[in-house]
Amino acid sequence: MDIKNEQSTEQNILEVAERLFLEKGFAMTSTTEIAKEVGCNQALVHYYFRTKENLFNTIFEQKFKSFFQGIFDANDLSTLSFQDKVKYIIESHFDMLCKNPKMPGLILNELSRLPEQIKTLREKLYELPKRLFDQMGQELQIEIEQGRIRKILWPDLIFSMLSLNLTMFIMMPVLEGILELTEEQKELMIQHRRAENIDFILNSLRP
Amino acid sequence: MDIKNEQSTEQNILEVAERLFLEKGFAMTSTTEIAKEVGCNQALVHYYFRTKENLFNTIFEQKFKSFFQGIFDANDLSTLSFQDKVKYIIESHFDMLCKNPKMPGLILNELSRLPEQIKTLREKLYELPKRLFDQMGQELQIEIEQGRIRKILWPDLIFSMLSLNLTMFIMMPVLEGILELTEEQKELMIQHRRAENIDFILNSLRP
DNA sequence: ATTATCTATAGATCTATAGATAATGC
DNA sequence: ATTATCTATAGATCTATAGATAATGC
Repeated sequence: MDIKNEQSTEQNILEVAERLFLEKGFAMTSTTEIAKEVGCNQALVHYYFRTKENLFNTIFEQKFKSFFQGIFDANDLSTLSFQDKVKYIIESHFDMLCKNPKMPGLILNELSRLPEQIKTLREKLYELPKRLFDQMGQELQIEIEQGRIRKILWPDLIFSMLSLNLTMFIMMPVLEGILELTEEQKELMIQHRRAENIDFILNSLRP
Repeated sequence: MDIKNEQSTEQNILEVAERLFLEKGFAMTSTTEIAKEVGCNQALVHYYFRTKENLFNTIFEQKFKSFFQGIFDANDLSTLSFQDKVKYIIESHFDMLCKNPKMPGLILNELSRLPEQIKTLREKLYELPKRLFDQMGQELQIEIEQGRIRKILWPDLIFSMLSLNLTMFIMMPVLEGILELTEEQKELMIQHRRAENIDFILNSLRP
C-alpha cells in the first residue's frame, strides 16, 4: 500500500540499511531495526544478505567506490591555469562531500574493521590519482619557479585543501546541535564555506 | 601483583574505561570488557558506577571540560602582534589536540547523545571565549583597515585555523592504516603539519 | 517448483541487581 | 560494621538459522 513499495523488498532493505548505517554506524544498527523500518520481519534481512556484516559490506563497498572516484574523475583540466585547477579540485571535492555528507564519518568509524577496503583505498591512492597528482606537483614546481605561487609542497597543499572541505562536513552534526541551525542557515553556511575555502587557499598560494 | 595495582580499583576502572571509550566509543565498549582488562569481575564496575552510562558520563564530562578549557586559557596575549596571536592560538589548539588526539572523534560520535554537554558547550562557546573572540575580531578589523591583513571575517579565519588542526587528528587513524606509518613517521608528520598549518594560515592573511 | 515471507527459537552477548563472602578500619 | 569483591542470575537485546506457509512464474 505504501507508495514506495513498487521496488523490491531487497532494494528496500538496502536503502533503509544504508540510511541507518550512515546515521548510526555498524554497531548501533541492528537487523531488527532495519526490518522494522522496511516493514518486513527480521529473518528476511538475513534471507537476502545472510549476515549483517555482508549487508554492510555490500553497501559500504558501493558507496565507498563512488565516493572516491567522484573526487578526481579524469576531467581534462589541461586548459586551465594552475589556480583554476586548484579551484576545480576544491569545488568538486566539496560538492562530492555535499552529496555524501555522512560518508567521511562512516569511513572514519568503520574503516579500521575493513582490511579489504583499506587495501583498495591504498591502491587507489597510489594508482589512480597518481597521474593527476604527479602532474600537479610538477606544475606547482614550475609555478613556484616562475614566481606565480609561493613556495609550498604539493602534498601539503592538497592536504590543506581537503582539510578545509572535510572539517565542514565532519563537524556539521556538532555545529547543528550547538548552534541550533535551521536548514536554511545550514545551507547558507555550507555555501559560504565553499567559497571561503577556495578563497582561503588561493590567497595562501600568492607569491 | 601488578605493578600498577597500587591505585584503587575504582581508579583502575576509570582509567581502563577512559582508554576503551576513547578507542571504541560508548556502544562498542562493554562493562564486561572493562572488568576483564581491569582484572576484576563485571559486577564491580556497576558497584562503583551503577550504570555504564554513569561511568561514561563521569569520564566524558571531565575530559570534555579539560579539553575545551585547554584551548583558550586566559593567557595574556596583549603584547603580541595580531599575527603572533594567531600563531599562538593555532599552536595551543594543536598541542591540546596532541595531548588528546582521540577526543575529537569521541565528541563527534557521542555528543548527540548528551544534551547536557551540548548545553555546556554552547554556553562556553557564547561565554568564555567571547572576550577573546570579540577582541580578536576588532583587532582583525583594525589590521585590515591599516592594510596589514587582507579582508577576511574573524569567524571564517578561526574556522579555518581550527579546521586545519582538527583534520590532522581526525584523519590520523585512517592515514596510519592506509600509509602504514611507523611511530616516527607519524610523529614527524604531525610536527610537520603543526608548522605547515601556521605557515598556511599566516600566508593566507597577507594583504 | 521456486522464490519470498513468516514464526519460532537457539545461542551469544550485555546490563544490572541480589545476595553471599572476604577484607578492612575501628 | 563497613566496604570491597565475588557468584549467580534475570531480563533484554541481537544475530542467525530451521522449518512452515504464502506468492509467483512456468
